[in-house]
Amino acid sequence: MRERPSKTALYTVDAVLVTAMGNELAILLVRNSSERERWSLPWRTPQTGETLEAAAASTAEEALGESPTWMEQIGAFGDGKRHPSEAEVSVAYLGLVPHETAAPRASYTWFQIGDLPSLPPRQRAMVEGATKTLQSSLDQAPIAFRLLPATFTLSELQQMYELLMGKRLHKASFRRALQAAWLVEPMDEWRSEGRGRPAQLFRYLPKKKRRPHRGVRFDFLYP
Amino acid sequence: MRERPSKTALYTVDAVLVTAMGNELAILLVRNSSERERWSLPWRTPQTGETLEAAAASTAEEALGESPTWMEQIGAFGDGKRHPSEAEVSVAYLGLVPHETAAPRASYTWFQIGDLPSLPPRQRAMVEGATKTLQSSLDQAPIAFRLLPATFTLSELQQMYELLMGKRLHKASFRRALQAAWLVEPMDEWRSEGRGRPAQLFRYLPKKKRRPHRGVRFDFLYP
DNA sequence: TGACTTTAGTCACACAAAGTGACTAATTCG
DNA sequence: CGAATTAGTCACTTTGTGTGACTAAAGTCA
Repeated sequence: MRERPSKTALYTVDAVLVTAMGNELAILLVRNSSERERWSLPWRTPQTGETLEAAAASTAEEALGESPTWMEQIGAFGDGKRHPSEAEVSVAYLGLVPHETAAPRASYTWFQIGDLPSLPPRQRAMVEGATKTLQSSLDQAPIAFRLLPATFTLSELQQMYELLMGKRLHKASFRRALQAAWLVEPMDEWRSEGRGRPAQLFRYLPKKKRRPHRGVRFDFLYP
Repeated sequence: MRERPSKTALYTVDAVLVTAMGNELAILLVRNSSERERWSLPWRTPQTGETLEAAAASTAEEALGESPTWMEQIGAFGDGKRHPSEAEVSVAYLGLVPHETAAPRASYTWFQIGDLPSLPPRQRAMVEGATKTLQSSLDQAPIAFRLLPATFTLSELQQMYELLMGKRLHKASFRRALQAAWLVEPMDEWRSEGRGRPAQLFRYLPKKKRRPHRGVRFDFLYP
């Protein structure tokens, strides 16, 4: 992967793999094969005929042994910033992985997002792009659900949203909104987590609903 | 632009230039130089050292003689679908242009989005990506304002939102939301449009405001 | 065992935001 | 002049959100 191809490839596909670790998001980095103390995002130069998405999925599988529960293109990054390869352009993909099932292969490690090592400039831009995409997709796509295992308690779901939104949420409001959206289905299972009353388990199972029939929203400040 | 380079370029930059024409969005296409009855999006293969954004801006200027009022990357498109060039990957940019100042050069023409000619498959995907980006950025970025001239009436603004959202809006609600967002500033000018009371002119001038302090929104249906 | 702590889950009320129709204002047309 | 047309505002209703207090079911510890 990291050896230089004989005819220089003009683009790469890079994966920003994200999971929730402790109370923060974490990103998967791979140790540089030549300079062992340096790190970079997992990447590859796609085979001819391979789609971009397939290349990103392969990159993720090579790192984790399994596919992310969610993949989405972040965009193309060029703009002269340096990259481990000599490619002029890199296409970045965001991949989400529940932390429970995320066992990285050797030389891959999760880094909490507040504690990342120095990265090549273009990849640093990709990480920023990934967090931005994450924020803006948060209420358009089931991001939080894809970071959780298949069954979860509503408290876990709320904590995941709190992590992603970076603020505390009120339990009653959260559950009221969740009910209105018809996104989860209760299981006939409960989980007792040490103290306190056991919590019912739920799974993500969106039912058809009428799209909220709102007017305009002006949710931007500047430009 | 459309001649095949000696060493095949591996990627192109394509521009989806959008304006509001009549009661519909329109996209700028260029007549194919070899097959005169076929059309495609404006594109170019970037010079070495040129940033992606700069390449997209040049492409737009070449077509319109001026820069779009808004540019945003849509993403990278590959996936084996055919493109006028032989590039494996194309990076698409969305560009917005107020219709008043949009005078296309020769061999460029606006096509209403419901009435597009057949396009190369990859470019068709870009157009779909552009409309999707447009929808999702609508309440995150001043899309509507960038499709209007610098000064406009509130009715024009509302009509633009109605066009973009594909539904009628109630005047009072629209203005109430607009006021709350502190996005426009009234001018000391009025415009009389034939019949009826003259309308005051406004310009886009966002003032700092507190971000609406909402909780979660679950605005998605399926995955 | 029984009081206390802890977490889950719900309720009800206050308040804010959005939908809506009816109103006033200023102009053109005949 | 009055009718028609477009701009702009108001007040009322309906819906959604923030919030604290409540009940429920478990563990802990004397």
